[in-house]
Amino acid sequence: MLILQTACQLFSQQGFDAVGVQEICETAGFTKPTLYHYFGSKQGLLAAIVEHYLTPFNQQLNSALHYQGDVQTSLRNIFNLYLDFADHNARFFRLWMSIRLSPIQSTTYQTILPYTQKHQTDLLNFFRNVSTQHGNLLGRELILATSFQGLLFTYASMVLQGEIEITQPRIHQAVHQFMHGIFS
Amino acid sequence: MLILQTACQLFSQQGFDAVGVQEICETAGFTKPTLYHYFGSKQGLLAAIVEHYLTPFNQQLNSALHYQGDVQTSLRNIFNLYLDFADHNARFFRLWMSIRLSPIQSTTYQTILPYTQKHQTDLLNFFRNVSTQHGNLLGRELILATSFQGLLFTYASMVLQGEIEITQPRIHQAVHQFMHGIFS
DNA sequence: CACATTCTATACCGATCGGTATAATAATTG
DNA sequence: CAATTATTATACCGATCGGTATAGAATGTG
Repeated sequence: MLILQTACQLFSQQGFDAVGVQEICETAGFTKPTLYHYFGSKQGLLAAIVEHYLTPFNQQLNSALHYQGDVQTSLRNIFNLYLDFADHNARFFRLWMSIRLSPIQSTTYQTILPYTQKHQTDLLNFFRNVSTQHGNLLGRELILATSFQGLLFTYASMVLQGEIEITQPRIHQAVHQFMHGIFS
Repeated sequence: MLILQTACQLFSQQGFDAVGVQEICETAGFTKPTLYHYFGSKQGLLAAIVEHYLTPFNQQLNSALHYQGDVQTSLRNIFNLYLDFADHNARFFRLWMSIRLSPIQSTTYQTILPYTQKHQTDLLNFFRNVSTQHGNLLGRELILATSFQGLLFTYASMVLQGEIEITQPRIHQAVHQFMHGIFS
């Protein structure tokens, strides 16, 4: 939908609060009642954007996180999925990154909270599964999930800024480095 | 100064745009002309906050980044400095994190830009110095600086959420893991 | 005391914010 | 064709936004 793309672009460029509803409508060639007919509120518009991009992504991630004995392969799959998603949905990913560490009380943060929570939970469960077969990881599941997620966003941010290319050797190296920290 | 702390707290809780100048003044017990007498604008207030916290921190960081042959010691010093700073200035650090990945065009991002740029530059120069003595790092200085910075913020975020404690073994482990990725 | 300067409060400004009442139009349905 | 429903535009709403003109109070200085 055109209006979703337009709003996503403006939000990612200027920030959610800095973009007026008026500006979105003018840019997309609509008027305000149209927007409010479909989305109900400015928050609803953001929610629709997030839902549109993050629901399919979370599903893909969910299947990639299915642990089947080979940690390294799973982590590489997640890495690929993440960087490809950031690369192909650059505008939305920038918006996501800008909201992800917003104040907890802010309305934007509350909007994306359910999605990021599922995200974090899935990753945590993955490392819990891994730790059942690698006992030396016990008790470190949370820190592993969090730091791996941080690594993903760091690399995705570099991809978005054109500082690195997505290559398998690079992903292999990043995962290998992380793995060493796990099992040592 | 009371007004700086008050504004810092409100900004970190609700976000810069969501807090009105009125609200800051009422909370701190001042009126608007007082605020505008000292800081000139809402932006100026944010700039004063950032300057107040980040200037001394950047100086500390600068001395910790002085490379003297032992990479691991330097990285551990930086790690300690970072986590202590986040721990002792939790409110400001939350504000900083929320702005750090904001849209480039947003005024808040532009305000902190000079500080974070110096930050990134110092870290990059450090790894450049290191690479003169460890040739296998050549060409990877940027990715090392960025991913190490990401690691710092990830751990600082966990400290702020009370998920981990700042202990020397933990810092040692984090640095050691990163180091392995460097030299392998 | 007189005077100059710094600081602070009352009251107000235009602009813009998110959101809506009303009604005309377009599209569906009988 | 008639009638109902879904969609869109004009014009407007109260509230709040960041910022300020004016003047009174406080403070320091000769």
